[in-house]
Amino acid sequence: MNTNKRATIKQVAKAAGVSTQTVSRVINDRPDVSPETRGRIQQVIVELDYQPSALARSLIQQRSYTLGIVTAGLKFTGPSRTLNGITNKAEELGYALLLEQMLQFDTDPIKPLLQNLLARHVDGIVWAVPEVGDNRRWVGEILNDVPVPVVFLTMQPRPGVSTVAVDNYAGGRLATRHLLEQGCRRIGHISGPLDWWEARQRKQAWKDTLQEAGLTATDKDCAEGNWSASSGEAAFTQLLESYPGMEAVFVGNDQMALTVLQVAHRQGLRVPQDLAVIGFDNMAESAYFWPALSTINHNLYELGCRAVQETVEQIEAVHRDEKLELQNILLSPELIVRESSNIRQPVAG
Amino acid sequence: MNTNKRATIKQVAKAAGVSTQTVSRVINDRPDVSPETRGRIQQVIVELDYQPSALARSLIQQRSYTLGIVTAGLKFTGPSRTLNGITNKAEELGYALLLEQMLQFDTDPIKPLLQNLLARHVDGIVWAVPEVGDNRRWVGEILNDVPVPVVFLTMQPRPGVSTVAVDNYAGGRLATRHLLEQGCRRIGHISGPLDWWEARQRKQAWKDTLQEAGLTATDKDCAEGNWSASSGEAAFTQLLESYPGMEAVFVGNDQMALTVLQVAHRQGLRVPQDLAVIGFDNMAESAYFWPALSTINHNLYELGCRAVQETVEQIEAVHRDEKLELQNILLSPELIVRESSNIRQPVAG
DNA sequence: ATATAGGCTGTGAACGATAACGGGAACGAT
DNA sequence: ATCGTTCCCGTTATCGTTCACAGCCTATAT
Repeated sequence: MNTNKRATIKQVAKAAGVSTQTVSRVINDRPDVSPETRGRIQQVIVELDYQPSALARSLIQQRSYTLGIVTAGLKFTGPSRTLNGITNKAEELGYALLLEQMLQFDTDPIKPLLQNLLARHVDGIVWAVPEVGDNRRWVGEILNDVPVPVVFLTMQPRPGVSTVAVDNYAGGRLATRHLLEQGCRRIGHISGPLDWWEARQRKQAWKDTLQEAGLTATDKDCAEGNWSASSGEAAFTQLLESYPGMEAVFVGNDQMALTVLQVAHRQGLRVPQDLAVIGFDNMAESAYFWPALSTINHNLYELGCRAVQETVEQIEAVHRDEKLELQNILLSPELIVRESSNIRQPVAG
Repeated sequence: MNTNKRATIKQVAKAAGVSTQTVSRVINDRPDVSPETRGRIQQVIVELDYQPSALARSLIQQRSYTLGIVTAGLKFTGPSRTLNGITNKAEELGYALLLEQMLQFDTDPIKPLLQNLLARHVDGIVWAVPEVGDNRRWVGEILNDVPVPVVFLTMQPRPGVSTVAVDNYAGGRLATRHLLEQGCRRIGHISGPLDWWEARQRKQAWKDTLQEAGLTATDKDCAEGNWSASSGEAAFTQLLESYPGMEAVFVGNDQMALTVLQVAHRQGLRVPQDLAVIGFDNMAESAYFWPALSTINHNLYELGCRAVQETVEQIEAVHRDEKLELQNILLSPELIVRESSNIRQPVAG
């Protein structure tokens, strides 16, 4: 570590024998500087290893080229896949990221988080926290006071708010219809925690799809987990009792599905012959479960990219004094068939 | 969104009929303000919803209360567990985080990353990128020019540099000794990519432990994967051929171990009776593999916490003009025995 | 010779805050 | 009456940069 401070524009100006304004013109690639002067200044810049201060720039230009990211549940695989997309897209567009994490999904106070970001003059905010309970209550109240664009991830589309989300309902339909096409009729469901919007969407899709097929789907054919592998055990055990003769189960995520596979194996149920299983999320390992897990793939990386892109577009619209067009973007998930649900035909490849 | 800009200290001063200095004294809880004046100003602050600009403060105080975090491989489970610890500890200590991601572990240029962070006046940097290939070459060259403390994660301890890492060598010994204690003698290893420092440490521990027990461990008893579940298949298949009679295998991480379990199952090998398996990392799902996977647990969350703590301590030492004490911190991993390696006695609980 | 334009450079203010200092009023002590 | 304190508040400079404007010099047009 070198405790010498970094060079400033003044030092460069002095060393080159010009005013700071001229140096500023050079580092911003503006005209009105003679070639000789420009060359001399560039040389001094290299010698002093000068780098303009983004802080001072932000202050005078009223623009920081920084986005605030609010995330939650980084220990889960989903949020970090999203964050991965966010960081890459932000770097591509030349924005830096200020990262904050909510410890609780639904009870953490919102104001201090927002004020922290605004105090640092972020140009826009990506709210990458899933909708849980009434943790969107503040949107109506506080959002009007926020002076920069905010884009919400994984939230039920609302008018007047910009959202980007995976179409969980469509994913739930894909999964359920696939099980129907495999010839299953008695199809159970293990949901995520039902105060999560995503969990409700997946469950509703399961219910609707079965009813459209003339089948019933009652709450006794469904159990609730909390997304974790460990919670899958209790949920599945309960479901085995409350839904005798169950031929297939659509599990709310791959972690819980992993546990279902393990418990089924212990109980002597063959997958997929005795019980077809499909998960949701397509986590990296699910192709190597035993048997390989069918699942619904959604592109969380792209989710992050789209969110950043949308935020930056809004920022630039504001700077051009245009009116904002708030969109509700829905990304389509896709079905991935592997062994755990493949009763009829062999998997290609 | 409200396009009105945020209130400034000047507006507060004007509305309260005082100078900006007096307002500054109030928001910084300093004495030398009469109770009446203080009250009046506080009221105005609430009315205007005033919040001091952290940007302007950083500029004048030459201190931003912001850390730069450089991460890599967010799509893997390890880095995000670490990041989780980093965000929580930073929030606790009152620091904001500027996040950057390296796309490649070993080839991305370092300078622009650093300059980006320094241009934004971070007070310190946490380099949360694993040591791969010669991606630490720059430490000797560039580090001397960096004007703020840098703490490196997951790096081979070096004098003159601050590091925090998990003791992978100790973990590898724990795993190998455990297999020996289970009565296994012919113990193979599937390593991570050997340009990773962590992979080399784990492999070396396996080798040393076997040799101390009077056994041999040659390169033919070992195969190399790339950490991913899919890479485990080729590595394990190769190892089955090159190491006939193998009784146990220590796999470099849980993802690859998952694949080993699957392939063993397909080949009719019973785990642990025919082949004992132990992984490394203790990912959240490994307790629900079939059979439940023995593994080495390390606390990446704490790794992140310690790194932030160390960085902040160094920052404060610099501000007190003290000399820096650079430490090399090693965290001890622990053995977790589950079914996949448990030949002799039943698991407790 | 004068006006006009264009190329190049510098000056002062501003962004939003704090540091350092100065100074008036009120008070008791000498 | 003078001095020194203490309390309270304001003025000026500063952090590192850019913006708006002014000014000088040279070259070309009238």
